[in-house]
Order: sequence, then structure tokens, then C-alpha cells
Amino acid sequence: MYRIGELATLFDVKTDTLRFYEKHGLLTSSTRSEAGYRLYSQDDAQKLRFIIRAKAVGFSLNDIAELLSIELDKANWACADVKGLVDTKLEQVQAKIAELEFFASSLNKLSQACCGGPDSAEHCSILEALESTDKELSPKVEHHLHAEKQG
Amino acid sequence: MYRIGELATLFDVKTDTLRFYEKHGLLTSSTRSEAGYRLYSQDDAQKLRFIIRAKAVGFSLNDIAELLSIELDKANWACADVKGLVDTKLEQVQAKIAELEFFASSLNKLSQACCGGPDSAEHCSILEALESTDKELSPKVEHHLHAEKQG
DNA sequence: ATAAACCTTGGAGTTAAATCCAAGGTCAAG
DNA sequence: CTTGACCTTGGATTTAACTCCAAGGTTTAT
Ligand SMILES: [Zn+2]
Ligand SMILES: [Zn+2]
Ligand SMILES: [Zn+2]
Ligand SMILES: [Zn+2]
Repeated sequence: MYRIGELATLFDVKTDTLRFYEKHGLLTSSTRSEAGYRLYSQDDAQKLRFIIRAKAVGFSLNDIAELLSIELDKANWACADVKGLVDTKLEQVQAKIAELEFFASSLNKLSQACCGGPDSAEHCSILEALESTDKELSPKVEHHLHAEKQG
Repeated sequence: MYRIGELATLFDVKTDTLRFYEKHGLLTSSTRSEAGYRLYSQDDAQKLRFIIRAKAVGFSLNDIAELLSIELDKANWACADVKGLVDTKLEQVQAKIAELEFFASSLNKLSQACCGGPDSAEHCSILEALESTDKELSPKVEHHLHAEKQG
């Protein structure tokens, strides 16, 4: 049996996190000591491993609660149910990636359009693109020309 | 001049959002009517366009506050400063994408390993992978065999 | 003159996943 | 018998970007 601090150290999480998981129904220690200390069994540790793994592939704690409820009543769930959760999450993740890819490509275009030099931003292509009343965000690809210093 | 509802409609945001931007120093109407109504000028509208565009490429409102403070004092900032903000944000976005790509690939492996059928999840490869004590999350690529029904 | 649609303010609630705090109980070492 | 490390609880705070609410003032149309 592990006390909360031991289990936390073992899995490199904070004790607060374990108490938080308990409060949210994800992981409750199977026993308490006489003094009221949480005592975690090997099974509890296994469950924590499950939680941490599921987090590592992108599941939210809510998702994990669902997975855990399946996990401890496997016989009454089908592969289809489990795969459904995974596929749904995969779609969410892919949607988020698509959004971020769009950000990245936009930012990249902006970056390319700016000379990045030490001169005044008065004609900065990035700011111009953000100011523009065009419907599309379209920075000129050529760098602006900063006035030559001292001809 | 636009009243808050008009400007909101024009840019397809909520009035609450405009008040929120004001509270956070992003966009304050340049005038008020006698009755205290916010009145937005064309310049204010232009500033809102800037904010919305910057959001659309992934900047947070904090980032945008910084961009706006540069925007209205361009002469005292260099292209390097602006490009720096863009490049920093681009790195953050790329880091997030990398994390999500890892999630997606993990989820994809899990999904592939599960038959997705209507039979009991007792031997589901997804659950097994999450339970596993292996350091790596590695579902078997072959689907488990569910017992044949009725031989 | 009254109803509908609009505006004002301050403040509370939402979501996610912790993280931190205070006041106090427990336990082992010296 | 006292320090220090550990544990308990309930509740507050954090971050981001809104979103909603209540109570009341304003405008406009009928
Ligand atoms: Zn430049
Ligand atoms: Zn520039
Ligand atoms: Zn199966
Ligand atoms: Zn399966």
C-alpha cells in the first residue's frame, strides 16, 4: 500500500492531483489508515497508470471517466463502444490540428512578408496585412522597401 | 458612428464581446452619446477588424493587445519586433500541433488495433494497451480473436 | 403613453485541470 | 517532547475568452 505522497512520487504527479482525481470520481484509494490517510493498492496504482496513459493520448478527464467505467465493466460493453470513443477523440484532435495548421500557414505567410529588420515598423507588411480591409489576409510576398539610410 | 449593437452586427460578434474587449483595453469607443451609449467611429471599426484578423491567425487577446500597442506607435518599433511576435506565436502553434499529432498518431494506432465489432470488450486491444504496464503504449496490430459464436 | 428594442453597469458563471492555501492532525527521529 | 515531514479538509485561485444576468435608463414606433 502506498500513501498519497508515495504514489504521487511514483507516477510523478502532485498529491493535489490525486485528491483532485478522487474528487472527480476517477481514482479513489481503496483504503484509509486509522488516522484517515489514503492508502492506495496495486490495483489503484494500475488504475492511475491507465489514467495517465489515457491522458497521454489526448483524452480529457471526462473521457477517461467514461473509459474507466467501461474498463471496470468490460463484459457489458462492445469493442465498438471503445473504438467509438477513440475515433471520436481522433476526429476532435484532427479538427484542432486543422485549425492550428491554418494558423501556422497564416503566420508563416506573415512572417515571410516581413523583412524583420531594425527599421521602423511604419511600413511593416505584417501590420499592413492585419490592417487591410481586404477580405483575405494577404500580405505582399515582397518585402517592403525601407528608405535607404543616408542615400 | 455605430452604436454597439450595430458594430457587433457588422462584424458578427456579440455586444458583450465588445464590452469585454473594452474592459480589457483592446477597443474603447471613441465617444459616448449624451445618454452614455458607446459610439464607435470608422477608426474604431478598423481597430476591431485588426483584432478579429489577428484572432483569425491564432493570436490571443494578450498578444493582440501587444500588437495594437505597436500598431498605434509604429514609428517607435522595428519590423524585427513585429516579426518576433509572429515567429514566437508560430513556434507555439507548431509545438501544439506536434503534441496533437502525437495524440492523433497514438489514437490512430489504438483504433487500428481494435476490431470495432459488437462483441464484448473483455479482450479489447485498446483497453489492453491502456492497461499495459509496458513503458510504451503499443497495441498489437492484429485484432484479437473474439470467440466464435456457436462454433 | 406604452411596448419593443436598445443601451447602461457591476458582477457572476462557464470550462478544464489543476494548484495553492490555511488550520490542524499524525508519525518517526533524536 | 519537540521538530519536521507528512497527511487531512474545505475552499479559493488560476487561465482564456467570453457569456449571461438583473435592474434600470433611452429611443422609437404605434
Ligand atoms: Zn521591414
Ligand atoms: Zn515588417
Ligand atoms: Zn474486438
Ligand atoms: Zn476492441
